[in-house]
Amino acid sequence: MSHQYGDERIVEWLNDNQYHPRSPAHGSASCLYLLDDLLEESDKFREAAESGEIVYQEDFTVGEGPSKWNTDLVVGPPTDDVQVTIGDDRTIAEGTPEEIWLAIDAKSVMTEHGKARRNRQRDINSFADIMHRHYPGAVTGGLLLINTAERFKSPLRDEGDITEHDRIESLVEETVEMFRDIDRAEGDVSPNVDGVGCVVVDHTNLDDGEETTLVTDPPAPQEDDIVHYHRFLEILIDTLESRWLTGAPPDLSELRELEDLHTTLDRQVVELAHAAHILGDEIEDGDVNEETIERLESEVAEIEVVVESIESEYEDD
DNA sequence: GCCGTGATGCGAGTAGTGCT
DNA sequence: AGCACTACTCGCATCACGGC
Repeated sequence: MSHQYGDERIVEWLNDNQYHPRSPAHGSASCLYLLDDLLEESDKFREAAESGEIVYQEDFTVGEGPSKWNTDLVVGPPTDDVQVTIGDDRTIAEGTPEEIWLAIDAKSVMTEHGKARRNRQRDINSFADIMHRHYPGAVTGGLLLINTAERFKSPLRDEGDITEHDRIESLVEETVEMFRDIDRAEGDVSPNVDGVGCVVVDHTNLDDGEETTLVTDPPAPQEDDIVHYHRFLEILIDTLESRWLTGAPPDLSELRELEDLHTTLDRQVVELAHAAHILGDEIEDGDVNEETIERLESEVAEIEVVVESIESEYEDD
């Protein structure tokens, strides 16, 4: 039995379901399909999931107040021990993550592409920004569903009011380009998004027997395009594996022998930023814990060790 | 100056969901 | 069951521009 990827599965979903802009159903479906793809494609991810080292949660809230953000899917180490049920169709447990290793936001541009795409682009950027402010090391991904059908029936418009998409080819081409041009983190710990995937579909939302199809010819992204679904998947996996799924946390006393100082530095920056963030929250609430200060102090000490190691590694003598 | 076309930003609006 | 609340766009009002 060969694995069916998320881009094909969301098309099947659209064939079986009406698209409704006010419903989170399509976004939730695409995120779970992506999760299945990660479990299929990455051995390290699957092993971490099977051993209960990581869990997933849908519709996860980050932050508080007016700037809070709901993320469609997050993955990270759980707050409590979990049991992965064998024989489940998904070998990762659902639970509350304590830290966020991966965050995905699913968005769609089904009609009125001209303005919708700007709003979605803004959404992706601020999603990555807010996410990184709270969880600096989180690997972030935006999954875009883009419609290329010439006619589209919006459930929000009056009956019989079918939207005609004039010059849809160039609209979709420009839309894909906009998401291709969003600044990427490129493997670094950064406020930018790590990956953006564009799935182009032909979906009229009409009950006319017309089948919804996955578009693979241009203007849909081609295999070597960074916004192509498979490349998007690859970027997420590479970044996740090198940042989080590296086995045991580095032993600082053995640091000189570590091959990848860059990975260690990144990881330590993440730990430090996270400790600083927690302390920041506590200051905000006027309830600062001794332990939080101690944790920040020890993270500062650890990053000093990392920097010293890098220094001794590279100084000429 | 008027009309048509295209771009833009704001907030209204309803399916879904959680809570009582 | 019914109420309150939020999510996620999408429609509309408005603006900018250019041809006639």
